[in-house]
Amino acid sequence: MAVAPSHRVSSGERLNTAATTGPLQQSLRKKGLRLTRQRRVILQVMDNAEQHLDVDQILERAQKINAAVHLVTVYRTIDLLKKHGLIDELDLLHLRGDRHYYETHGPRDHIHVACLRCGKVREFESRLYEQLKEQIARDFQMQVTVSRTEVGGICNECLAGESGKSKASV
Amino acid sequence: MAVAPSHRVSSGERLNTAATTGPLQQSLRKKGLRLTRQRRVILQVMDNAEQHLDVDQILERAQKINAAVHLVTVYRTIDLLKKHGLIDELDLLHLRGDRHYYETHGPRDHIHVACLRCGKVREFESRLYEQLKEQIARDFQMQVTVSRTEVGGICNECLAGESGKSKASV
DNA sequence: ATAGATGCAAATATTTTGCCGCCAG
DNA sequence: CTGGCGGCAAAATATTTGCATCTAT
Repeated sequence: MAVAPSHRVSSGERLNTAATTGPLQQSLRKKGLRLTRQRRVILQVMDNAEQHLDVDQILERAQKINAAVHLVTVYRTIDLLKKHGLIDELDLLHLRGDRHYYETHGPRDHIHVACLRCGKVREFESRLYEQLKEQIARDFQMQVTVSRTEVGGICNECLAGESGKSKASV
Repeated sequence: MAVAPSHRVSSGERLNTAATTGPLQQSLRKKGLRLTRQRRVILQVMDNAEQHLDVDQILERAQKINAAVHLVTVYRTIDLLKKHGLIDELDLLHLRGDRHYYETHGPRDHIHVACLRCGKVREFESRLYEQLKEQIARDFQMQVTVSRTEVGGICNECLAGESGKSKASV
């Protein structure tokens, strides 16, 4: 079943203070990493994001909270979070250029399912996926620490829309 | 004298002619696409590749067959093949920069399993993976036309190598 | 003959780095 | 106080595009 990105609460009006709470901030603190003003803002953005964001979107949202956040800092913070396994990086099959997308690493991995026509991206969780990763871990005797699965096709709305079949070029 | 890329077809002196056979060439011909000298060379490289190649590797191998192949043409041909679903594009979790890797699209999808430490990449096929894609197709009522699964961890050799446990960053 | 392909240079897009002043701990 | 962090500009990497020329069909 398709899982909606339900989680990730958007806290009310904390637009200028960058709350000191939030899962990501707590994780950073626990790891003894420095919590600067900019990082707090970026973490807040990530925590509140209802879906994957690209670097420019992160920057844009961060600057709405505090204009003194620089693109380079977004990159560096993203890197930090990636290194510590706190966020996941996606390509979404390069639907729109070669940029990357980021989202907080939740408790369960999910698959991203993208429509190659309209670009809509949905998330999908499955026990099969967990089993698959276990199988890989067993067969290769390796700890699987990151995994990314992206699937593309033409979604049912788009299929309906084109009724009279035409050559569906990518 | 350019040394042929070892493996498979080592047809003696065909270094300048680029054989007219090969699955990819036949596919292009069947689709009515123009088969230029450069395309033939690039298709030959892809057909003979024993593993995924990045754009520079494709160029390098192509130029050994026929020096008159330009990087831009590699990009354009790759694009063409991608559009027609004849090759797959990988990121390999961005182990080394943000470049892309390409391989001919075989009959069965496979998963790429990469060691984040040593960079070795292995392939993995599984019925579970096929089932997973079927599940997605069913649940979302969509035709899945492309899929990419990349998994990372520390391989057993690397784990053995570091015996005295250290903090495995990244 | 002619639509489409290639080469070359230059433009884009995306991400990283060097250096220095600044701030969190 | 001090070492890591952020800002800025510039570099590096990766890919795309405009245009004139060439070529496969």
